[in-house]
Amino acid sequence: MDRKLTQRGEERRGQLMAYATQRFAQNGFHPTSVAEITEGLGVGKGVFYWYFDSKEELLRAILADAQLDLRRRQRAAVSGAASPSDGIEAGLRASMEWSIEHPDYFRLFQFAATDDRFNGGLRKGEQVAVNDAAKVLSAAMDAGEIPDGDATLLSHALLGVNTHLVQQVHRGVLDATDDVIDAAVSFCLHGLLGRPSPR
Amino acid sequence: MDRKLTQRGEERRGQLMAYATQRFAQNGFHPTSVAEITEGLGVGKGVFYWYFDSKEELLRAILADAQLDLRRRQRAAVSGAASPSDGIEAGLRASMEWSIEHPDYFRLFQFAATDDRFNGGLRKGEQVAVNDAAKVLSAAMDAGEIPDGDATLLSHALLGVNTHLVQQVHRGVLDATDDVIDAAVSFCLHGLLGRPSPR
DNA sequence: ACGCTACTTGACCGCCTGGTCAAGGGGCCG
DNA sequence: CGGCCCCTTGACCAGGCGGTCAAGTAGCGT
Repeated sequence: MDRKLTQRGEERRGQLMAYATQRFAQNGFHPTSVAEITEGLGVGKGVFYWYFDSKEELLRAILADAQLDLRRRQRAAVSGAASPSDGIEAGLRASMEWSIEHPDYFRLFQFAATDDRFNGGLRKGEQVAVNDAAKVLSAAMDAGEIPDGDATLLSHALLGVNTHLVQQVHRGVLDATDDVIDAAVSFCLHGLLGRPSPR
Repeated sequence: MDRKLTQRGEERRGQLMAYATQRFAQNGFHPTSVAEITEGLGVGKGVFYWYFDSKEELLRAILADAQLDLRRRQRAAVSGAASPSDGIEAGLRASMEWSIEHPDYFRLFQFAATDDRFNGGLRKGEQVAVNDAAKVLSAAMDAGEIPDGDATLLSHALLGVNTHLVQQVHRGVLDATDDVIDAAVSFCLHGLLGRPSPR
């Protein structure tokens, strides 16, 4: 859907996305109906289809927005780092903090990863983030800060730690203290370090 | 549903579960209808409701079966290990191998984790596995094989690496070679080792 | 004040869903 | 051969779904 929107229109669109994000995250995408969204906002059903072609497109738009926001934060964190290994730590911290601050988006990412209808767009974004991380890792390897290895694979390992730990925080299994992030960072850095190379 | 089943009945039940596993994994749980399952098997719809109370219960049964199988494999692997740190490695390898061998189950786990209707049972099982792992980690800490730390948190970190890497394998991002498992094991062991304690 | 366009309404549609059930096999045991 | 119980059938149901649309409203530029 490509429509010229006034200020008011943009606001409505934002409302729909915000409310849907909440409902999708709490109830699940499939079980949440379009009627539920419009009724929750107290508007007619037609409003929804004025702004979005379908329920599917709405979720895609939400995911794209969220990914953009996350990537922005990651890049800002990494760009301010002094060395490659500082960049790794900064990126890791930034990702976890963002994910902890945005439980709904995080949940939606998790769901989207299980559904091929959304997986595509998601993976493209994830691939970009992983490539960013892999680049930093490669730089760290070149600088001799960490031993050589498959940078892509290692990036995924970092992402895995990050993701799973955040999930536990959202579930209440772990407390959302800085300790979790510190522990994750420490685990990851030492995992990357491997047998500390003779220096 | 608690019904006395003959041999033939058990077989049908198994067919339903096997076929549904496949469809749910490929198409998603919500988008797959009960009719699709029975038609795919060439049986009347009533058959389904003879063996299961609802679509939801079917998935729960599938998940429970899968979890049981995975846990069995993990425990067998860990019990054959010589030392705690060997146990960690063996458990890690066993989990990853199982997950790579059972893409459909793995996919279903991933989905179930995003839906509160199934999350409960899943988490109970995951909690058990994590507790098992944490116990091994604690033993390794007591034995001085790895530095002290939050065993539960670290178990989740291991699980995160495991899970995410397997996911990439299933997506075709990484090849299903032993290299992936080796790299994961190495990453995890060094992550646990942390600053190699003075010995 | 007019008109244009952005927006909103809610009844309506066809379809499909999960789930039910009366009726009818079919195999096994006595 | 008779009866029993496990299993199977598929038409049927109420309800909800995503999506449409003709009709109206409101605000802005002129």
